[in-house]
Amino acid sequence: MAERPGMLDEDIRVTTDIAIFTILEGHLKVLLIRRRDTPFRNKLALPGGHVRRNEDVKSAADRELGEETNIPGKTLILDQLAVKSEPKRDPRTRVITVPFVAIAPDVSTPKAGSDALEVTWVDADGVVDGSVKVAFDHREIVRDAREHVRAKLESTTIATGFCADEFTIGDLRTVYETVWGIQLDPRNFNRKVLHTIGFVKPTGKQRSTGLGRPAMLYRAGGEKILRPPMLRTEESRG
Amino acid sequence: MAERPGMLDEDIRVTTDIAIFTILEGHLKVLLIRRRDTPFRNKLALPGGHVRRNEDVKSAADRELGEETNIPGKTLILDQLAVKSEPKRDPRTRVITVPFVAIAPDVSTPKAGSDALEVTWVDADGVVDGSVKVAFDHREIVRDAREHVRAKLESTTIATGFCADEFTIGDLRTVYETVWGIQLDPRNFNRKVLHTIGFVKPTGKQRSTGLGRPAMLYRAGGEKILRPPMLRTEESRG
DNA sequence: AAAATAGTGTCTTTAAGACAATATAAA
DNA sequence: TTTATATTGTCTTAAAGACACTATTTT
Repeated sequence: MAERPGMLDEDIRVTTDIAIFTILEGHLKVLLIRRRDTPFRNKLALPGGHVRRNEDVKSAADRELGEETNIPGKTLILDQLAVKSEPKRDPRTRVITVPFVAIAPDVSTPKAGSDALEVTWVDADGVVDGSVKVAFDHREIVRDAREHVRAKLESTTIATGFCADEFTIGDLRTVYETVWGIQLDPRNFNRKVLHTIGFVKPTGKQRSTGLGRPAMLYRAGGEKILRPPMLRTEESRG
Repeated sequence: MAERPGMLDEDIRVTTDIAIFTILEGHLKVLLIRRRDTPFRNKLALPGGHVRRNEDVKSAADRELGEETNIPGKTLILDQLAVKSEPKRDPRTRVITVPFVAIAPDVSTPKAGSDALEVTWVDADGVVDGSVKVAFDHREIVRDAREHVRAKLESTTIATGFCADEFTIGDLRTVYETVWGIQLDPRNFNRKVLHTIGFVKPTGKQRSTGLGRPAMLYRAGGEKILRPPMLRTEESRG
């Protein structure tokens, strides 16, 4: 049943939504915007928008990232998740969305772009457990995206993507602890990171927090795959 | 630029394609159909078709599976892959496709359905290396799907999905060897499978091949996740 | 007995788990 | 010297890698 004249039965609107995570104040945060347009006007939602006829979905995600959020620094789009396609997920017309996951280092706060009234970092757990209401089925997308990031920490070195250009092993451990929601043994964690070639490389420099022994600073080490993987314990699994 | 009157700029056709794998004659095979419709009429392609306005993409994939292939027995749709969305991937109009991966036990040959002239199992490596030509960007989809299955053998127990209802440890090892393209040590493989609770469960029965000691028969053991994972060696990685 | 296939056992090596002690800075 | 944080070390345990031998069937 076409809803507009000339529209074929199979024609569908395609959007892309981006779940951008960072670590702020010891919590995993996801970037949400306050929608300027209907439906769900003034409601919180993931940044995103329509895929145009002359661009692929990845290009659309990149474009929306800039238009709506003015994300500062290096934001790393990781992967595409399973599309959301339930026929009534948009109350007005048939829309399928292609979700992406991205991670950003803990830097400054992004500014609202042209299509958004406001841009904020929101506690990801709050979105998943429902205490923060979001538009459409974006709660499910955030849940899928969070689980995707959790799983990727096991088998890849993307945890460095949450860190600034230079970071300590303690910073990196905090990423794992925050995303997985568990505590890790600092001794075993150091051994794992430093014995995995390509995970990090030393800078020679060190960083003083004012008190205590200064920590050595490292950079991301080029290797993308973590082998053998760093496995979560049973309690930290979804 | 709308191509039909009343069509909005953002309206896009959405299809789904299914890469169904099985193991036949010692090779990883993918199910292809010979297309009845244009474009690429009479060419080999993955089974698939348009997503209708009242169904989600998974339902569309299930429906197409029946319409085009009459797949016998239990075919297990595993996962959705990253969509293909390059604007010119379909020569006529804008089409985004949502690919799925499925595995089927080595059983009988499927029959062609209403939308296909022919249905055949084709060597997956031949499709990926280009010696078998396929329509659209289906070569890339088969490549992605094959890598997805290879990776899933590491961390899940889906290898049993390639086997008949009852199978031997040797059958299961052949699945790993065929999909990964390497040889595995039978002793270490047996130890891994039998020491992983929930991977397989014994039936008590045994199967005689006519010559040699009969092999014990097992069934899939309920557990879906393989922990710790069975990791590929470096040579068998994509 | 010979041939063919299935299944089991041991030693080594790697890496994670579970622990406490030492090092380096500022106050 | 006290306090705070970073870093290193050892013993144990789990599991994979690399091997050869025994078991059960048919011919």
